[in-house]
Amino acid sequence: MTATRVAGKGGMGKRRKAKVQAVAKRRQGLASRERLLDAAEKLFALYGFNGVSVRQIVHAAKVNLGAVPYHFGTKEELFKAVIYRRAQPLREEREERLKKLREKGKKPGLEEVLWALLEPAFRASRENEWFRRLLGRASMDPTPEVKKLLAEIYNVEFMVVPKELRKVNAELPDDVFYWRLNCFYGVMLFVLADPGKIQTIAGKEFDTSRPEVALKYVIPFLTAGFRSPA
Amino acid sequence: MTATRVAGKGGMGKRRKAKVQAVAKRRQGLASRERLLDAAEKLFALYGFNGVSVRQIVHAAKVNLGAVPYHFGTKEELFKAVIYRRAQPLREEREERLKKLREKGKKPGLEEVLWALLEPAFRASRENEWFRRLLGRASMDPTPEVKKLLAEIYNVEFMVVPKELRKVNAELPDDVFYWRLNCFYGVMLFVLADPGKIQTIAGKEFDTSRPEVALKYVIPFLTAGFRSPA
DNA sequence: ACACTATTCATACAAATGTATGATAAGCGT
DNA sequence: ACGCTTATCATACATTTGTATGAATAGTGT
Repeated sequence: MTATRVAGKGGMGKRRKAKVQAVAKRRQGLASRERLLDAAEKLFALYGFNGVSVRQIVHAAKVNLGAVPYHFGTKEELFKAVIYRRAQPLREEREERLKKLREKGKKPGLEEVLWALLEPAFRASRENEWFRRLLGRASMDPTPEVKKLLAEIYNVEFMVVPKELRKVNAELPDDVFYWRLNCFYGVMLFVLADPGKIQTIAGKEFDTSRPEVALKYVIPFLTAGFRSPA
Repeated sequence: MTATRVAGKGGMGKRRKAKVQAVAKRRQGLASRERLLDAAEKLFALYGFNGVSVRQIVHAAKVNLGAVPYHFGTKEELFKAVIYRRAQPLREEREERLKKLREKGKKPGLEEVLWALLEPAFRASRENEWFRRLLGRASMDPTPEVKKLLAEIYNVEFMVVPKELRKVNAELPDDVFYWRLNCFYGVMLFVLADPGKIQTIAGKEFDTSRPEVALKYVIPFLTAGFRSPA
């Protein structure tokens, strides 16, 4: 295969794995690809997977329409690429924090674990605020494709979350724990999905720029929830 | 105007208001309209506003394509109709519960208020389980049309929620209260949107058929969250 | 400078979309 | 039984959708 563009139907993903990654940096090319990812990230976050057309994305990215089939094959693959670009670094950071926590000697408490789990996601992507919103949104997207993809991602990247939380809630019976975990996800995703929502709800200004602020309020709420008598 | 079908562009909504409502019952007609609402309710709940086409809806409803322009004018109006059909009875039930609570004499507590606010929504629509999922989903839908509509609905139908919760959290400073209210919404909508999610999260079977069960777990979590030291 | 690959572009296309419409049928009051 | 409104139907239409492709350009190793 000369393998210039995405082959047939599902042949994507192999091509360029080695090549492009190796070469990516010394080229000034691939600007389209990167710009596409950025634009798609933002638009998907704002309007959802089905709420944006490929044409809107290429327009925002100032890139040709053909760039999408070329670089990603399908809209769905583009979406995946958007998520995966950030998901891995996110997991790494989360795990590093957990490691640090364990190294501190005594067994970490619920509050510390919550902090370690949430902070990276809340601060996700220094470069770009849109990813955290996308993550929240996508997690509640009812579309089957999106659900499937997200399940995939959660299995790979987020398995540590329930595992670590279980450790610091060892005394809870299974059913109680999982219901509280469910509540935890609800809070996390809601705040991730729309950091500005609180302003709408409250009808006044809030500092939503710094993620630590949100965590300052959210973590005590969650801690108390987990700690409440069964 | 002979006013048989939706006029021009935005003339809908007036026609039939008096007429149809008065006649609706003694006719066996309007079956299409009702079936459309049911099918749309379910499909919107499952796949979101942008995730379903009008054709999918009319097919599920076993109704002609033209019935949508005829009865509702646009897809968006259909969506509104789906929501409004249930939203009002929902509010009424919520308010009745609150009234009963106040009549009991002593000032109602946080837990009782939570119960009164949540139970109607969790049990929303005896006839049809889909509405509660739709309500949850729609509340997180990023699409501007849906957001606008939901804001509208919340202002009319849900204003009582923050008001009542504020009463039983009078001691909290504004910022703390609103952040906790935010968390509350997150939990509520998440559980409403996908009652079966907990099974995915836990990886095992849960009883998700009876809303009281969910509330048994969720309300203590929320109560503790609101009650946690600021 | 040359061969070659990687990328970008303008354009095409079939499928799906929301909406509109004229013809037809059904239901009601009289 | 008739007239009139309400409802249903088959069908049409202009857009928008995702994806594909061949030609043109830019970049790289030699």
